[in-house]
Amino acid sequence: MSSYKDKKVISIGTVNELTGLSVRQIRYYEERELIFPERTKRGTRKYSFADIETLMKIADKREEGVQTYEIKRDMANDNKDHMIEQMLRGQLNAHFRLNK
Amino acid sequence: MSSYKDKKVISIGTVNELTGLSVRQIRYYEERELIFPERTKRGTRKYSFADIETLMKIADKREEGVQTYEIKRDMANDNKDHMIEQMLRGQLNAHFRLNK
DNA sequence: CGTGTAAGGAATTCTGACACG
DNA sequence: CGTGTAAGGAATTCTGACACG
Repeated sequence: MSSYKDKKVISIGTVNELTGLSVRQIRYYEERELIFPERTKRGTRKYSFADIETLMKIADKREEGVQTYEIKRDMANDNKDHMIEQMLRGQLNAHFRLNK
Repeated sequence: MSSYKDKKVISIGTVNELTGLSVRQIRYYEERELIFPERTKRGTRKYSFADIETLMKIADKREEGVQTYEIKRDMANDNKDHMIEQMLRGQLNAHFRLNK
Protein backbone atom coordinates (compact mmCIF):
# COMPACT_ATOMS: atom_id res chain seq x y z
CA MET A 1 0.00 0.00 0.00
CA SER A 2 2.73 2.49 0.93
CA SER A 3 5.75 2.27 -1.30
CA TYR A 4 8.09 4.53 -3.20
CA LYS A 5 5.30 6.97 -3.86
CA ASP A 6 4.98 7.90 -0.23
CA LYS A 7 8.59 7.93 0.87
CA LYS A 8 9.71 11.44 1.73
CA VAL A 9 13.11 11.66 0.12
CA ILE A 10 13.03 14.59 -2.30
CA SER A 11 14.51 17.96 -1.37
CA ILE A 12 12.78 21.23 -2.15
CA GLY A 13 15.09 22.19 -5.00
CA THR A 14 14.17 19.01 -6.85
CA VAL A 15 10.49 19.58 -6.12
CA ASN A 16 10.91 22.99 -7.69
CA GLU A 17 12.30 21.41 -10.86
CA LEU A 18 9.63 18.72 -10.94
CA THR A 19 6.65 20.99 -10.36
CA GLY A 20 7.79 24.33 -11.70
CA LEU A 21 6.61 25.96 -8.50
CA SER A 22 8.97 28.37 -6.79
CA VAL A 23 10.61 27.37 -3.53
CA ARG A 24 8.73 30.21 -1.93
CA GLN A 25 5.40 28.85 -3.16
CA ILE A 26 6.19 25.33 -2.00
CA ARG A 27 7.02 26.56 1.48
CA TYR A 28 3.94 28.75 1.55
CA TYR A 29 1.61 25.88 0.72
CA GLU A 30 3.07 24.07 3.68
CA GLU A 31 2.40 27.10 5.86
CA ARG A 32 -1.21 26.96 4.69
CA GLU A 33 -1.25 23.25 5.54
CA LEU A 34 -1.82 21.94 2.04
CA ILE A 35 1.24 19.72 2.14
CA PHE A 36 3.22 18.13 4.93
CA PRO A 37 6.86 17.41 4.13
CA GLU A 38 9.03 15.64 6.66
CA ARG A 39 12.11 17.21 8.15
CA THR A 40 15.60 15.77 8.42
CA LYS A 41 17.45 16.18 11.71
CA ARG A 42 18.98 19.35 10.32
CA GLY A 43 15.57 20.71 9.35
CA THR A 44 15.63 20.19 5.60
CA ARG A 45 12.22 19.50 4.07
CA LYS A 46 11.72 16.15 2.33
CA TYR A 47 8.85 15.44 -0.07
CA SER A 48 7.34 12.29 -1.60
CA PHE A 49 6.13 11.70 -5.15
CA ALA A 50 2.63 11.85 -3.69
CA ASP A 51 3.42 15.34 -2.38
CA ILE A 52 4.56 16.31 -5.85
CA GLU A 53 1.28 15.16 -7.35
CA THR A 54 -0.60 17.13 -4.74
CA LEU A 55 1.47 20.19 -5.56
CA MET A 56 0.65 19.81 -9.25
CA LYS A 57 -3.04 19.78 -8.41
CA ILE A 58 -2.59 22.80 -6.18
CA ALA A 59 -0.81 24.60 -9.02
CA ASP A 60 -3.76 23.90 -11.33
CA LYS A 61 -6.27 25.16 -8.79
CA ARG A 62 -4.24 28.27 -8.12
CA GLU A 63 -4.13 29.02 -11.83
CA GLU A 64 -7.91 28.88 -11.81
CA GLY A 65 -7.80 31.48 -9.10
CA VAL A 66 -8.83 29.14 -6.29
CA GLN A 67 -7.53 30.35 -2.91
CA THR A 68 -5.43 28.18 -0.66
CA TYR A 69 -8.04 27.79 2.08
CA GLU A 70 -10.54 26.60 -0.51
CA ILE A 71 -8.09 24.11 -1.89
CA LYS A 72 -7.47 22.88 1.62
CA ARG A 73 -11.19 22.54 2.28
CA ASP A 74 -11.74 20.63 -0.96
CA MET A 75 -8.87 18.28 -0.27
CA ALA A 76 -10.26 17.54 3.18
CA ASN A 77 -13.64 16.72 1.64
CA ASP A 78 -12.11 14.51 -1.03
CA ASN A 79 -10.41 12.65 1.77
CA LYS A 80 -13.64 12.20 3.68
CA ASP A 81 -15.36 10.90 0.56
CA HIS A 82 -12.57 8.42 0.11
CA MET A 83 -12.69 7.24 3.70
CA ILE A 84 -16.44 6.80 3.64
CA GLU A 85 -16.19 4.79 0.45
CA GLN A 86 -13.53 2.59 1.99
CA MET A 87 -15.60 1.98 5.09
CA LEU A 88 -18.70 1.14 3.09
CA ARG A 89 -16.71 -1.19 0.92
CA GLY A 90 -15.33 -2.89 4.02
CA GLN A 91 -18.77 -3.29 5.54
CA LEU A 92 -20.20 -4.71 2.34
CA ASN A 93 -17.35 -7.12 1.94
CA ALA A 94 -17.65 -8.24 5.54
CA HIS A 95 -21.33 -8.82 5.02
CA PHE A 96 -21.25 -10.66 1.73
CA ARG A 97 -17.77 -12.15 1.93
CA LEU A 98 -17.02 -10.83 -1.49
CA ASN A 99 -13.29 -10.87 -1.04
CA LYS A 100 -10.81 -13.70 -0.50
CA MET B 1 7.09 0.26 -16.85
CA SER B 2 9.14 3.21 -15.65
CA SER B 3 7.61 5.04 -12.70
CA TYR B 4 8.61 6.47 -9.38
CA LYS B 5 11.08 3.67 -8.85
CA ASP B 6 13.30 4.84 -11.66
CA LYS B 7 13.11 8.60 -11.25
CA LYS B 8 16.46 9.99 -10.16
CA VAL B 9 15.51 12.47 -7.50
CA ILE B 10 17.33 11.46 -4.33
CA SER B 11 20.51 13.22 -3.21
CA ILE B 12 23.51 11.35 -1.89
CA GLY B 13 22.97 12.35 1.73
CA THR B 14 19.54 10.74 1.69
CA VAL B 15 20.94 7.65 -0.02
CA ASN B 16 23.42 7.45 2.82
CA GLU B 17 20.58 7.45 5.35
CA LEU B 18 18.54 4.94 3.37
CA THR B 19 21.33 2.45 2.72
CA GLY B 20 23.71 2.98 5.61
CA LEU B 21 26.57 3.20 3.12
CA SER B 22 29.01 6.08 3.51
CA VAL B 23 29.00 8.85 0.97
CA ARG B 24 32.51 7.80 0.06
CA GLN B 25 31.36 4.24 -0.65
CA ILE B 26 28.42 5.40 -2.74
CA ARG B 27 30.69 7.56 -4.88
CA TYR B 28 33.23 4.78 -5.18
CA TYR B 29 30.68 2.26 -6.48
CA GLU B 30 29.87 4.79 -9.16
CA GLU B 31 33.55 5.07 -10.02
CA ARG B 32 33.59 1.29 -10.41
CA GLU B 33 30.51 1.56 -12.62
CA LEU B 34 28.14 -0.38 -10.42
CA ILE B 35 25.61 2.46 -10.27
CA PHE B 36 24.84 5.38 -12.54
CA PRO B 37 23.28 8.39 -10.86
CA GLU B 38 22.22 11.38 -12.90
CA ARG B 39 23.68 14.82 -12.39
CA THR B 40 21.88 18.09 -11.92
CA LYS B 41 23.14 21.12 -13.85
CA ARG B 42 25.26 22.00 -10.87
CA GLY B 43 26.76 18.50 -10.75
CA THR B 44 24.90 17.05 -7.78
CA ARG B 45 24.28 13.30 -8.00
CA LYS B 46 20.66 12.13 -8.05
CA TYR B 47 19.61 8.53 -7.37
CA SER B 48 16.43 6.51 -7.89
CA PHE B 49 14.81 3.96 -5.59
CA ALA B 50 16.06 1.34 -8.02
CA ASP B 51 19.60 2.61 -7.43
CA ILE B 52 19.04 2.29 -3.72
CA GLU B 53 17.98 -1.33 -4.09
CA THR B 54 21.04 -1.99 -6.19
CA LEU B 55 23.21 -0.40 -3.52
CA MET B 56 21.67 -2.63 -0.87
CA LYS B 57 22.56 -5.68 -2.91
CA ILE B 58 26.06 -4.35 -3.43
CA ALA B 59 26.38 -3.83 0.31
CA ASP B 60 25.40 -7.46 0.93
CA LYS B 61 27.89 -8.73 -1.62
CA ARG B 62 30.66 -6.58 -0.21
CA GLU B 63 29.96 -7.94 3.26
CA GLU B 64 30.47 -11.41 1.82
CA GLY B 65 33.84 -10.19 0.62
CA VAL B 66 32.90 -10.05 -3.06
CA GLN B 67 35.00 -7.51 -4.94
CA THR B 68 33.47 -4.69 -6.95
CA TYR B 69 34.54 -5.99 -10.36
CA GLU B 70 32.94 -9.36 -9.56
CA ILE B 71 29.75 -7.66 -8.51
CA LYS B 72 29.79 -5.71 -11.73
CA ARG B 73 30.34 -8.87 -13.79
CA ASP B 74 27.49 -10.67 -12.01
CA MET B 75 25.14 -7.78 -12.50
CA ALA B 76 25.95 -7.67 -16.20
CA ASN B 77 25.19 -11.39 -16.46
CA ASP B 78 21.95 -11.08 -14.58
CA ASN B 79 21.00 -8.42 -17.06
CA LYS B 80 21.85 -10.61 -20.01
CA ASP B 81 19.79 -13.46 -18.56
CA HIS B 82 16.88 -11.12 -18.18
CA MET B 83 17.15 -9.80 -21.72
CA ILE B 84 17.41 -13.28 -23.19
CA GLU B 85 14.34 -14.35 -21.26
CA GLN B 86 12.43 -11.34 -22.51
CA MET B 87 13.42 -12.00 -26.11
CA LEU B 88 12.47 -15.66 -25.91
CA ARG B 89 9.18 -14.78 -24.36
CA GLY B 90 8.57 -12.30 -27.16
CA GLN B 91 9.40 -14.85 -29.85
CA LEU B 92 7.18 -17.47 -28.29
CA ASN B 93 4.32 -15.07 -27.96
CA ALA B 94 4.71 -13.91 -31.54
CA HIS B 95 4.65 -17.51 -32.69
CA PHE B 96 1.73 -18.80 -30.70
CA ARG B 97 -0.18 -15.56 -30.27
CA LEU B 98 -0.41 -16.16 -26.57
CA ASN B 99 -1.02 -12.57 -25.70
CA LYS B 100 -3.96 -10.27 -26.51
C1' DC C 1 -3.62 36.81 0.14
C1' DG C 2 0.21 35.03 -2.40
C1' DT C 3 4.74 35.59 -3.85
C1' DG C 4 9.30 37.99 -4.62
C1' DT C 5 13.60 39.29 -2.63
C1' DA C 6 17.89 40.45 0.14
C1' DA C 7 20.22 38.77 4.56
C1' DG C 8 23.10 35.81 7.29
C1' DG C 9 24.16 31.45 8.89
C1' DA C 10 24.56 26.44 8.77
C1' DA C 11 24.93 22.15 6.41
C1' DT C 12 25.63 19.69 1.71
C1' DT C 13 28.03 18.23 -2.18
C1' DC C 14 31.94 18.16 -5.27
C1' DT C 15 36.75 17.02 -6.73
C1' DG C 16 41.50 15.58 -6.19
C1' DA C 17 44.65 13.84 -2.98
C1' DC C 18 47.07 11.47 0.74
C1' DA C 19 46.77 7.46 3.86
C1' DC C 20 46.54 2.55 4.96
C1' DG C 21 46.81 -1.85 3.34
C1' DC D 1 41.35 -2.66 -3.55
C1' DG D 2 38.17 -0.17 -0.71
C1' DT D 3 37.41 3.39 2.40
C1' DG D 4 38.57 7.30 5.63
C1' DT D 5 39.76 12.06 6.03
C1' DA D 6 41.12 17.12 5.70
C1' DA D 7 40.80 21.00 2.13
C1' DG D 8 38.59 24.69 -0.29
C1' DG D 9 35.01 26.26 -2.99
C1' DA D 10 30.30 26.54 -4.74
C1' DA D 11 25.45 25.90 -4.32
C1' DT D 12 21.37 24.67 -1.08
C1' DT D 13 18.25 25.33 2.48
C1' DC D 14 16.41 27.67 6.45
C1' DT D 15 14.04 31.48 8.97
C1' DG D 16 12.12 36.04 9.71
C1' DA D 17 11.14 40.19 7.45
C1' DC D 18 9.91 43.87 4.27
C1' DA D 19 7.42 44.79 -0.06
C1' DC D 20 3.37 44.99 -3.05
C1' DG D 21 -1.27 44.65 -3.32
